[in-house]
Amino acid sequence: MDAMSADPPAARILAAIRDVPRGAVAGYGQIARRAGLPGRARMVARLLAGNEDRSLPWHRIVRSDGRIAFAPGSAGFREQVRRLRAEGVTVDGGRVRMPAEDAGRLDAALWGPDRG
DNA sequence: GCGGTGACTGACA
DNA sequence: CTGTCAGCCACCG
Repeated sequence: MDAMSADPPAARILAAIRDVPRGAVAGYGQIARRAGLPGRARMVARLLAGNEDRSLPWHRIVRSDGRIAFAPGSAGFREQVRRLRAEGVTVDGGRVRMPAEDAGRLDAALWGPDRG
């Protein structure tokens, strides 16, 4: 067995996460779907939980409703909010504030106007 | 095989 | 708006 090759699913998920541009955010399910793994949102979460890659923009991944996945007040929570704000993302009440127009436009700009 | 747990999601009250 | 519930997938003891 080769030790230099990673699991295709995980690799696709990580790739999808890296594709999220600075100043933007994406949902767990959105990333999973983009990786060709619909319904695997929890798998994305598990990957991020065990991730050690510093270059990975993990802070750009939020829940489907725009809320931070970490518990409010926790270290991870504060860190994520800090990083997002540093990229110009508006975070209010532990939730990412984003105009619906930009949200839809962003999704289309990144991965195509399909889906609806 | 089984029940519990988690950086989840959608539907419903 | 909030809270509850069922469904979901991957991992662990």
